[in-house]
Amino acid sequence: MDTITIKDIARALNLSTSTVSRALRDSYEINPETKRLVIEYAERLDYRPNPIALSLKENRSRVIGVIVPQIANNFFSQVINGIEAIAYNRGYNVIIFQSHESFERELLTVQQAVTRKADGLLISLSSSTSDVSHLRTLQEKKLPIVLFDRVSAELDLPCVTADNFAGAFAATEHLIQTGRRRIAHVTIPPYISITQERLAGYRAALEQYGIPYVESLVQYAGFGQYEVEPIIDDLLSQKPDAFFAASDRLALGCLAALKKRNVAIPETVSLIGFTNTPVADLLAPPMSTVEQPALEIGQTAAEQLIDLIEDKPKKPKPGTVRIPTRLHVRTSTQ
Amino acid sequence: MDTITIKDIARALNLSTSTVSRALRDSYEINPETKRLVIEYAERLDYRPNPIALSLKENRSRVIGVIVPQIANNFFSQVINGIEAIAYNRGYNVIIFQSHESFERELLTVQQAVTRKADGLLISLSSSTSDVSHLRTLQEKKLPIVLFDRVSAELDLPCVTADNFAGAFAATEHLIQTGRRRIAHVTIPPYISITQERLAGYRAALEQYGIPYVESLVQYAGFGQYEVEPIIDDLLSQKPDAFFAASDRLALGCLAALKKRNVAIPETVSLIGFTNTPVADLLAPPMSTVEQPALEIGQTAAEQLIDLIEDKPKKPKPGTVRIPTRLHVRTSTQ
DNA sequence: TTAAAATCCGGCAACGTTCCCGATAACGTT
DNA sequence: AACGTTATCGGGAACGTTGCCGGATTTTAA
Repeated sequence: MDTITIKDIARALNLSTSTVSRALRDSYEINPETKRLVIEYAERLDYRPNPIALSLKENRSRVIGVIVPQIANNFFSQVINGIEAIAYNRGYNVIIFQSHESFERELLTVQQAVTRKADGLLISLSSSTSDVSHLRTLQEKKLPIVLFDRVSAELDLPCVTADNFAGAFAATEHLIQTGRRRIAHVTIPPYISITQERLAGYRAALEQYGIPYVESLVQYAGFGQYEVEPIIDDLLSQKPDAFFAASDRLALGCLAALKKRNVAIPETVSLIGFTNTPVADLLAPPMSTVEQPALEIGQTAAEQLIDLIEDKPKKPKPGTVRIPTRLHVRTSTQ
Repeated sequence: MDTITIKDIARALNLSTSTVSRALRDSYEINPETKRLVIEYAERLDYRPNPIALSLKENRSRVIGVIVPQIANNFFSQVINGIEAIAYNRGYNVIIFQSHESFERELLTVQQAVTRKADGLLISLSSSTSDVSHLRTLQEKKLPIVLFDRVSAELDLPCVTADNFAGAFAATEHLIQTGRRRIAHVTIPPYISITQERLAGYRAALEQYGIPYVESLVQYAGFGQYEVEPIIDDLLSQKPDAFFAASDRLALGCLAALKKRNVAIPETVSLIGFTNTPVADLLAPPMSTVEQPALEIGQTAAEQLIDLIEDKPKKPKPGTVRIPTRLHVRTSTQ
C-alpha cells in the first residue's frame, strides 16, 4: 500500500526527482557521491520503480496477452508453460484470456487485451472463428501478433504450429504399415487450420499407399460433451479397422466410446490419437499417439513475439514455424 | 498504436478534457446535448479509456496475481480456469506466475506481482516453502491475499482448499471396507498443509477401524521425475495390500511403477489416488480417486479475493473454506 | 431590481516517471 | 579579463485521466 516513490527519496535527501531518477539509472552527469547516497537509500527502503507510471510514459506495458480456447487443457497449459518461461526470462508478464471456443468471446478478449495495452498478442483461434477481420485490424495497427496451433492462412502473420501434416502422415502410415486399410478419421471442426493440415497428411499417406480415400470415413466432431458417441456408431457401421483421432479430447473420447461398445483394441480396430496426454502409457490399452511439442511451441511463439515487440528485424517474417511431432507406438495399434 | 484519448475528443469538439471526461461518465452537470455529441464521437472513434492512466491515478490495477507451483498440471489449470471465470465477470484480469516448486522463485514472483501493482494475490505455496515471512510482510501492508490448496496455518489469511481430511478419510475408509489392512500412504513433502491434512484423515480412518498406524508405511516423495520408484520398492518389501497416493502425480507414478513390477491391481494391492485427472476411467485398471473440486476452489478463492479487494466486509474472515471432495470407486480398489 | 441559485464548462493539479532545457558554479583557455 | 567547458543539479512538461475549484452565463426567487 505505502510504496515508496522517487519523490520520497528526493524529499529525504533534499534532491530533485530528476536527480534521483538519473542517479538510479546511473547517469554520467550525477556526482558519484550523490549516486551512492541515492542508491543506498533506495536499497534500504526497497524502492521499485512503478511499472504503471513507466507504462504510461513509455506507452508499453511489458505484458503479453495470451488468448487460448481453454486453459484447462493439457496441450494449452503446456504451451502456456513454455510462454511463461520465455516471458519471465525476458522481463515480460503474461495475461491469460480464454475464448471458450466462442467467436464472440474471442472478439471481446482480443479487445480486452488491446485496451489493456498488451505489447503483443499470442493467439490460438477458437474453433468457431472463421472470420479473422478483428485480427486483421490489429495487424494494420502494427500490433505484434503471433498465432500458434490454431492458425489462419488468411492472415499474413507469423505462426508456430506442430508439423500437423507430417504428424498425421506418420500416424496414418503407421496404421497402414500395421496392416490397416479402412482407416476412420475423427477430427475437429473444419474451419481450423490444424484440421485441414491433419486431414491432408492423412490423405497423402492413403494416396502414397494406394488406398482409396472414403469421404464417409472422415467425421467432424464439435466440442460438446457427448458428440463423439453418435459419430463412433456411424463409423463403426462402416466396419473400419482403425481410428485416427485428430485431438487429445477426441482420442480419449474414442477410446471411451469403443471400450463402452466392447470393441477390441487393437484386435478389431486400432486407435491412434493426436494428443499430449502424459498418461497414454497407462491407459487400457496403452494408446499410440502423435505427440505435439506443446512446450516448445509456446517457447518458440513467445520468442518470436518478443523479438517482434522489441523490433529485432533479423528474420524476414512472417512465416510458419513447424515444430516436429513424435510418433509413439503403443499397444493400441499393435 | 494510434489509440485515441480524451484529449483527441476534446480537441475535435472544442471542449476541455474535463468536460469530455464528465460527459463520458454521464455527469449531471453536463448539457445533454454536449453529452450526446461527446458520446457519439467517442463511439464513432471507438474510444476506450486507458486503464494504465486509470491505474496510476486510482492506485489500483484491476489485475489479480495468481501464483501456482505449475501451470501445466491438471489441478492447477482447472483452478486457474475457475479463477479466470470469476475475474472476467467482475472486471479483473489475471496475471499468472509459476514458482516451479522453488522457494526462491516464489519469493521473486511474489515480489514481481507486488511491483506490478496487482490488487490482490491468489497463492498456492510451493512445496519447498516452509518460511512464510514474505507473505506476512504483505499481509501487514494490507495487501489482499487468499491462499488456496497449499495453504499455511501460520498465516492469518483466508484459505480455500479441498476438504483434504474428509477426502483422505473417505479414501482410507473405503480401502478398509474393501478388506484392506496394510495401507501404504505415498505422499508429498511434509511442509505443505495438504500433506498434513490428508495424513490426518488417513490416520483417523485407521484409528476408527482399530488398525494400527505403521509409520514406515507412510513415505514422502519429492517432485523429482523418478523419485517414486525406490519408494514403491521400499513399500512393497513391507507387503502392503493397498496404496493411497496423496496427489495426482503420485497416483499415476504409483500406477506406472506397480504395473512395471507386475503387481496385480487390485488383486495384490489396491490403489486409490487423490487426483483430478479426467482419464481415471480409461486407465488400466480404471483407478479409484478422490476428486478435488478444482474449478470450484478457483472460483471460491477468486470471489473471496475480489470481495476483499473491494472491501466488502460482510464476513468476518479470515477462515478456511473447505470444498467437499468426491470419492470415485473404480476397479483399482475392487 | 437585485441577490441567489442553478447550469454548464474550463483550468489546474495530481498519480510516478523520464527527458529536455536551463542554471550555477568552478575551472581552464586565450 | 572575458569567454567557453565541464560537472552537477533543478524546473517543468508530458504520458491519460479525474476531481476540485472557480468562472461565466442564465434562470429563479425575493
